[in-house]
Amino acid sequence: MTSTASLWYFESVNLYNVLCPHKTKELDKKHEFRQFKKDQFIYFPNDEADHIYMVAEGRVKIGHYLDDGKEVVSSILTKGEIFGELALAGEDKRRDFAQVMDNNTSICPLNIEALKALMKDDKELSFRLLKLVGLRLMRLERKLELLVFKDARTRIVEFLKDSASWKGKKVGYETMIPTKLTHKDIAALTGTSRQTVTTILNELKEQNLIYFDRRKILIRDLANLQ
Amino acid sequence: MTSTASLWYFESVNLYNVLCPHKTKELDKKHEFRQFKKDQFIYFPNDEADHIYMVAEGRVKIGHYLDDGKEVVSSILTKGEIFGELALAGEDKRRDFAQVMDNNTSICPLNIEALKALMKDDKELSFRLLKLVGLRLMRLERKLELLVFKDARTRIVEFLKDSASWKGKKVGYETMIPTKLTHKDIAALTGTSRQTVTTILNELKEQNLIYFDRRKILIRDLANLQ
DNA sequence: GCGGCAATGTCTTGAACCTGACAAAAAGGT
DNA sequence: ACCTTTTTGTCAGGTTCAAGACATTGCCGC
Repeated sequence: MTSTASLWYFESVNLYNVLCPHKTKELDKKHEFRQFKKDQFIYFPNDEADHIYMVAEGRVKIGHYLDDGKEVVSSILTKGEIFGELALAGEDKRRDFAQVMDNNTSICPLNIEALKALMKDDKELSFRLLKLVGLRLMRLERKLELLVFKDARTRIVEFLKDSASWKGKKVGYETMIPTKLTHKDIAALTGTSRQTVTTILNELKEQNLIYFDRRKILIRDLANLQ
Repeated sequence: MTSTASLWYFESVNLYNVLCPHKTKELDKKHEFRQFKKDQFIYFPNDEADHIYMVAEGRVKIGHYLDDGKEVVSSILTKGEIFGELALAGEDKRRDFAQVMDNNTSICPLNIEALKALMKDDKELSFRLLKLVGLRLMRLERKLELLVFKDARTRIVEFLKDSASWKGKKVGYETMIPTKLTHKDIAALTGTSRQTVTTILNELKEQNLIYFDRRKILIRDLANLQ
């Protein structure tokens, strides 16, 4: 039972790590942060895909709607994470939406053309961007496997483990995950129903494997959670 | 009920379209085709990821094994299609396997380092490779959505439609898909069980929407299949 | 043409989990 | 502090499909 510890619910590539340090200064001039309020959309499906974005503050939900109106959430991004990077890879119109989840969310947009211009000067940048998209692809493959071939409990447990190693703070054996995600959010991320998330989380609490309230999830022993 | 006609079960990017036409000649010197027999592996998980490959003849199955030994098939590739391109995007060890499905399968390997060297000279090549990986990402997103949010019948029908538009030959209203895929193969590709595939295909045959035998699948009216 | 093996067809059973319904609790605004 | 809305908890009912078992059919090598 070897499980590779890779993350997929949360994204982890910082835009500044992708862009050359010495180029960053140059780009900083263009860094105009846009402010959003809760529930505002950054882009809709079919919008022109001409920017990639980094979250400077707050949370952003990426997803799209099925034919029947049901919302599918691909990921929920927080500070330092980037999105919309498919615009780099030839996507002309958005296929998904990006919606702000908190008030006072601050987003840094970066023009694709500007980035492409940088790529011409900077060969290394091309590799980094290729890696960025490749990393996203690998994560998606893991997500696919979990969502399709594992049962609801495993999906939720894996979600907790991913959250823990990515957002958690370790205190002794315990890992504290501060989160404002509702059970509905977790359901959307794990491809389960709201009720199932509630039930399974309470089962885990019952077994004393985790504790949670509306602000945090506490994992008793990350290594033994499964 | 608008369904975007994008393909995901089968891959569609020809390596020669990615590589500059004038570079192709240069690369041709290095084009040494490797021959494989049925069931041989091209690479295993944890192998060094130092090549990308193109199928020149025959079929190749890409997949991996779950902890419980179950085989997951990501895709089945035929002539002209490429695989292993995650090596370009920073994958150092293979996470999946590539297995040959037919005798007399011919594969053209291309060294990653050679390709990276080409990228330095050729800025456009970087964009093309970025697009290549981006396209794969978009397809995978569609696949994820279908597998997670649609029922077995829809998944199988979508599979048929994809196969038809990608591999099918149109004859009047009818579309003929020559295929050697077994119901087990289709089950693995659609994330269903072998029995379910058999049953649903027979239901579709019953409703006169398709006909099939062990060599082909015939779709009566592609536009009306759903 | 024959034997063996893989693929297909068809049932039955049961588990997983979605859905809808409703109550209780918490959060948030004014 | 009060009212409204959101979130959480719990249950019953029903659907979907995977899995196992077994018969039948078709393919392939000899």
